[in-house]
Order: sequence, then structure tokens, then C-alpha cells
Amino acid sequence: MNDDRQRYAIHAAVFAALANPTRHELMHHLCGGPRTPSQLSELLAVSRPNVSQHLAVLQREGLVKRTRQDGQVLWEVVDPRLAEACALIDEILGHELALRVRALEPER
Amino acid sequence: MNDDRQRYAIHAAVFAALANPTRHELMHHLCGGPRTPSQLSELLAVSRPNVSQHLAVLQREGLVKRTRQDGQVLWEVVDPRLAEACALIDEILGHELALRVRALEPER
DNA sequence: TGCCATGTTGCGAAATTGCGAAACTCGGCA
DNA sequence: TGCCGAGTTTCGCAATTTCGCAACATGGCA
Repeated sequence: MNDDRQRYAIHAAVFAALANPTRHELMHHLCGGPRTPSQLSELLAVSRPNVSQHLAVLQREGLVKRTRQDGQVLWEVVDPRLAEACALIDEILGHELALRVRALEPER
Repeated sequence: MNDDRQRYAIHAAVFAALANPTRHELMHHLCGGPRTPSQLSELLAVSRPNVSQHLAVLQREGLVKRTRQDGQVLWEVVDPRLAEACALIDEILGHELALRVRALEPER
């Protein structure tokens, strides 16, 4: 059972990597294919150092990996099925999430 | 696209609810059926106030709900398929996670 | 060699999180 | 009415996270 505690901790760490809007958006773009830090920086309108920091967090949890190609740095998701998993959670929480998104729109 | 930002934020908030070992363990137990705060407190060896706090976080993100029965408080998951989603992520990250769990065992 | 674009790392401040302790709410019951 | 147990909320503090900014590393090119 102490074993389970470690599993819970490791699991929670993986979820923590996705528990940030910027990292979530990073994963979304990376699921569409490898990108360079500069591309991501421009896509998200986030500073390059910030992108690097978030990518480091995702890498630490084993969600993305860095490769080199033609002298430039490319980051990519370890397993594209991660997008499916996120979509599944979307579907399950679809009602709740849709309500909350809609609730924000007519605000102002 | 600003719309997407809100979606990313809401998504990240849901993941943040599961980005804590105690809350992860709470969800695990609740997926097995409704439980009272006292039961959860004993199962997890966590103080009752702390259990209430974590349940409040999970409720805020629409993952669990509170019901009353025979004068006692029961907490339950909103959708049991959440367990499936977690299992899917387990499977996808299975290799990585298994390695990391195993890496912890022979430590001491 | 020097310059410049790309990427990463280190640091400090502000904001957030997690948890114990104390206080509060609410039913049931004598 | 008063008491007691279950459950929740509030408060204070330590630890963590996030981000901007500066500094550092690296590779191409004139």
C-alpha cells in the first residue's frame, strides 16, 4: 500500500505537468507535429525562456522529447495517443466543460 | 483564439484537480463507490479537514458530487468513466510510469 | 575572428498551494 | 435545553509554482 502511495505521487506528477494552461497549449500544438521553441513562442505569444521552462517540465514527466534536425531543435510528443486521452477526458467531462466555457462567453 | 485560451485554462484546472497524490487517491477510492468523509479520512490516513478541502477542490472542477443519505454525507464521482480515462493514460504512459515506479522500489 | 539568431539556465519577486490547528455549522439524542 | 459527533470553513505559515529578466551556451556566417 505504500507502493500505491508512490504510484499516486508519480501519477499526480504527470497530471501536474498538464495542469497549466500554457503547457496544455504546448501539448496541443506538439500533437500536431514537431515544433521548434521559436515557433511555439510565436504561436503562444509566450517568451522563449518561458517556453523552454515549460518544455523542460513536460520532458521531466516523460511527455515530450527533444531531437535535433538540420541544426535546429525540434520538440515532439512521446506518444501521439496522448491527444486521444485528452479527448476522452474532454468527452467524459463534456457536459460540465461545455457549460463552463459557455458560461464565460456571455460574461462581457 | 482567445476562446481557446479559456478552454485551455479550464482544461488545465481539471488536470490540476488530479495533480495531487491525495486527491488522486481520493478519486481512486470514490471510483469504487460512494464514501463518507470519515471513511476516506481513515482509508487515506489524512485528517478530516484535509479530506474536506480536497473534496471541495474536486467538486469545484466537477469531478465529484455530494449527496445525503440517512442523515450521513456521501461523496461520489460524477462519472465512473473517469476511472477509464485514468487507466488509458496509465496505459499510454505505461512504459515510462512502470519504469519510474520500479526505479523507486529497489532503492532501499 | 566577431556578430547574430536560437535555445537554455539561473535568479528574484509575486502568486498559489497544501496542511495543521482552531472555530464554526448542523443533526440527533438524552 | 445542553451535549456530542460528523463535516466544513477559516486562518496562518511553509513550500512550491510561475514568469520576467539577465546571463550563458551554441552554431552559422560574413
